[in-house]
Amino acid sequence: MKLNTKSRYAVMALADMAVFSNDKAVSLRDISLRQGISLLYLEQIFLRLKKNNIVKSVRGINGGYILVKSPKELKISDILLALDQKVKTIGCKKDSKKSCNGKSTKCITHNFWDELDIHINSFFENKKLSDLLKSREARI
Amino acid sequence: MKLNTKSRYAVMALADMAVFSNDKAVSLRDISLRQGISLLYLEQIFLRLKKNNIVKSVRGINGGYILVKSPKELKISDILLALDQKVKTIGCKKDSKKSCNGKSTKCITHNFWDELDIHINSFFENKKLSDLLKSREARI
DNA sequence: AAAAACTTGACTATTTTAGTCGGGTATATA
DNA sequence: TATATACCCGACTAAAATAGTCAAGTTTTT
Ligand code: FES
Ligand code: FES
Repeated sequence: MKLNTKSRYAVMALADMAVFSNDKAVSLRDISLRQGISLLYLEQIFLRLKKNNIVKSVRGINGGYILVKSPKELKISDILLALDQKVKTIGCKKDSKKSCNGKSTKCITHNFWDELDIHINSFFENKKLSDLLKSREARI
Repeated sequence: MKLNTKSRYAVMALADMAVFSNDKAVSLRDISLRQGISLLYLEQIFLRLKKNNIVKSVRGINGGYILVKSPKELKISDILLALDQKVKTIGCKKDSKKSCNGKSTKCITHNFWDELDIHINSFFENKKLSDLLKSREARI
């Protein structure tokens, strides 16, 4: 049970931006070098972050990406949402009339997974990008 | 981000046992019919539950499986552990000297994923099999 | 003896994941 | 205005994980 690398790298890259941008655009090349993430992969990730209005882009020389919100305001859940990384530990389709095993009623465990989803999502809802940086500073 | 079906079915099957066993062994065939899970698949799952001492088996006619602990004492985390379904949202190897991207220091996000793991695991640690049944009863 | 039910390892099709490739377009600066 | 830098975007693929099956047993009760 883990998040996919796209989501993990997205969080990592945005944290990198929060640390190293000095109100300037941060290029993917720099992020790639600092964080050791493939440039081509980052491009794919930032495409989606842009579409979901997490970052905006500046083209051309000295271009790069800029955080739309400040790290203090950017929720981790927003980032995951941008990458379709839904937390859905439940087995059945949420809207479907059918349960996870094809029956018409919800299975014994349904409510339990539902609670788990809420538990995890509230963690992501309550964490801001800036929270990641704090513990970083504490370690230095 | 979801658990694999083995884990989900394991929880479901054990909850089924808790409901339908009357201090008798419950056969996989019955669980299969009630919960709509493939019998062959259940066999594979119960093999591991048995190895990890979650259930014990009774062979022969009228045989089946019996919960080793009472539902009140059986933690969900025990079940997941039996199926190797570790919650490890972190990218790097826990013991390894290297970070998730091959550097020698932990990446910016490491502590964050660590917190998340703790958050999720404590949920599973604190939930007992009997807790699943409660909400079931409430619905009836 | 026969049937019910557990035992076990191997095997496979499908899906998901992680990541690459190729060919763009925009813009700052020399 | 040439050119290098950096974003843009769809398509593609290799590898890994997953879900589930199969075959060939053994044990125990009736
Ligand atoms: S998880 Fe929703 S019906 Fe089983
Ligand atoms: S998650 Fe551990 S070093 Fe990145």
